[in-house]
Amino acid sequence: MKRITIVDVAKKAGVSKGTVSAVINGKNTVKPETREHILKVMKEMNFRPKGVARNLKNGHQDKSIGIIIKDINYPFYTAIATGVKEYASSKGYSVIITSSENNHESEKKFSHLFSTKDIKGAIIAPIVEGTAEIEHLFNLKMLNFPFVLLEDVKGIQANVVAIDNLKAIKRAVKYLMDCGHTKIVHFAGPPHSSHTQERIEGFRHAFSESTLVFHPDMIVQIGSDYEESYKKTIEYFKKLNKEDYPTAIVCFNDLQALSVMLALKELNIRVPDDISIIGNDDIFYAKIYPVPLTTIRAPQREIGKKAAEILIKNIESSTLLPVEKVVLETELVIRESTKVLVRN
Amino acid sequence: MKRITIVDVAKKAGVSKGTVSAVINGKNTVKPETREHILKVMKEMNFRPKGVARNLKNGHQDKSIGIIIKDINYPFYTAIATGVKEYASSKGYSVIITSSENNHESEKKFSHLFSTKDIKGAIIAPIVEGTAEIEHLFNLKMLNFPFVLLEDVKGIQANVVAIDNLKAIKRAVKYLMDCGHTKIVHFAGPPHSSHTQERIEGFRHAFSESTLVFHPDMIVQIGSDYEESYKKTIEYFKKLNKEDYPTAIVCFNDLQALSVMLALKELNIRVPDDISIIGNDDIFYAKIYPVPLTTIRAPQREIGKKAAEILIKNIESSTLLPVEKVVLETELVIRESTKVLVRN
DNA sequence: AAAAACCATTAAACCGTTTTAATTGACCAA
DNA sequence: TTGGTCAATTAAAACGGTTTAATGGTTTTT
Repeated sequence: MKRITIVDVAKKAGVSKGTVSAVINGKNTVKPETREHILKVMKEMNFRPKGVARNLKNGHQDKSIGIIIKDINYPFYTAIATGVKEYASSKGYSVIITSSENNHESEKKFSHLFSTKDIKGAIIAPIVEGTAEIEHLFNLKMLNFPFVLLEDVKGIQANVVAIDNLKAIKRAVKYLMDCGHTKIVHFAGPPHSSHTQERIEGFRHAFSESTLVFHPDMIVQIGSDYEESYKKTIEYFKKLNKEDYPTAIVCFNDLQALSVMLALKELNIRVPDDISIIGNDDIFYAKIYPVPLTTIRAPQREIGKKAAEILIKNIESSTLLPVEKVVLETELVIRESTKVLVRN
Repeated sequence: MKRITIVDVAKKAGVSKGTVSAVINGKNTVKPETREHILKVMKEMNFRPKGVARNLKNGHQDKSIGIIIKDINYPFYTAIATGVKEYASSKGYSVIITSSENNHESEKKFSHLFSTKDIKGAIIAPIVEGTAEIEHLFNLKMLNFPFVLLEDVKGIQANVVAIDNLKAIKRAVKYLMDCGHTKIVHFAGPPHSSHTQERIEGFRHAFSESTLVFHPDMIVQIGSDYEESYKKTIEYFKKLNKEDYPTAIVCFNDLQALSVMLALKELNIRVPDDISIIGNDDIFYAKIYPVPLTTIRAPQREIGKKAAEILIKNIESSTLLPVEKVVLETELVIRESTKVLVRN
């Protein structure tokens, strides 16, 4: 089961490994017939030259960075990746994308992969909470592997580019209050996500800074999976008397919001006439929706761009740079899923 | 500007490189104080051990495959990637994703990257047309690099997993004909895509197999970019008399269809009451749309899965396997954007 | 016919690490 | 004092290729 090397090929072909190497690299110094012969032997043995070994000697300086996102199917992350890509390309870097699917094992695997394959640095949407785990990810202290995080992990000494989730949701809630809504609820995300917690926090803060009073019932467990949030929304409203319906819902993210709107349609509840909906993220499909979604926009491309910028700066520096933490601003994008409540 | 190596560190720290290596790898054979000292020197010099070299010696057999898609923001491709991922994981492979953005240079860069970094094989949605270019991509004859294509390139001797685009569109058109539509048009994709051509072909075939007659005006240049197709759709209808409106549109893909539906709404044309719309691909968001889209479903996950299966089989085989070409079936998914035309 | 030039091939050095075997020095027991 | 252990370190081999300089055999030039 031993790997076939260039020596094996050389031996079988009755030539030196230098010659084999020459044909692999298309050098024109080798006689056509030996070339053909070697090619034949290579094919017979199904010889695949080992990339890292080739790489080592000639020191191919191909510049590339990696990014680990949580879900390749969520447009929010692919938009960030696009931002990374745009900036990185302009600096001559290729970017390779991996998706952890919220699985810490994958996260570990990929970070190991990166450091092992001469990827020059990485941008990570981290899953784990602990500082130690993250540092462990890149064997940080040992390898000096440059990376930047897309979420602030409490107490970590690392580069971070992120948005202020708490503030974002607070902004959304305040906008609804300004529109005259008083019966506002929050449809919360998946239980174990740090985003879910931050957004619940933001929701509460908004109330504590207003004259309205917060009640735990205002937080509804909905999740962000498409099927799940659809079902749970239906259930939620089925359990309620019409007069107890909220007049506005702050959603965990845009995908959930889309799903909720679909459920409301099924229930014959009109958006925004009966209920205002506000999303979060501003993914591409939020504006394509026939009732364009009011949402809190996270500057996805800019996040990617900024992260790439910091990363590449670190990669190219010959000295260890001080840690940077940047928080980008979110923006309320008012479209058609929310409306001012007229008192009667 | 020379790279800092372990020897430089060793020299500066006054130890042998073996010792430095030991601290990098967290061996417990090194005295705490030397360890600390070496760590300090490493930090000072900002030493980053070269991955490929580490890899070469200890021969880390981390199994990973790559995939090159055309557009990371189009859910069709990320769904394929998900299929790849699912199968690959089950076989212990990690998958890394890259996006060529329809740019041949990127495609070349990534394939080179893969073969150079000991990625074991690749799945590619190819941009280029020529057999030679594709073979060149992996220096095919030389490196025996295993790969599978997601589109059939005419005359190529390579593994392919794809769908029959022509047949798919034909199916769509026939369905509309069966529904009684006679004024059917095709909103074509971006001019230089091979998909665009295949789909136009399919549209014509459907006509040649029916009693209706094809006219070149039935092919409308719309493109697939969201903004562009929105605008062009509006223009198209503005130029037409109401009585000349088609009663059905076969769209290039679902994203275009979504965009078209949005434009129709703007124009106060109802879907499906005034015009039936049929998409292509069945991306995730097609069914979330309030008028769920009738479309030709390409089995995205299955495509990914099958491609991964063939790829891994080739990777793990010690002999060169014969080329496989598999064509997966598409399926008409009837939802609410099309309706039967009642004669009056 | 000898020298020069050329072609194809090979042997050896090299890339930057890890690993193994050998070495050194300190400590302890007899 | 001698020898044996043990802990810490080092020198050298190894990983699997590429590249360079040397080699030997032909052909061409003078």
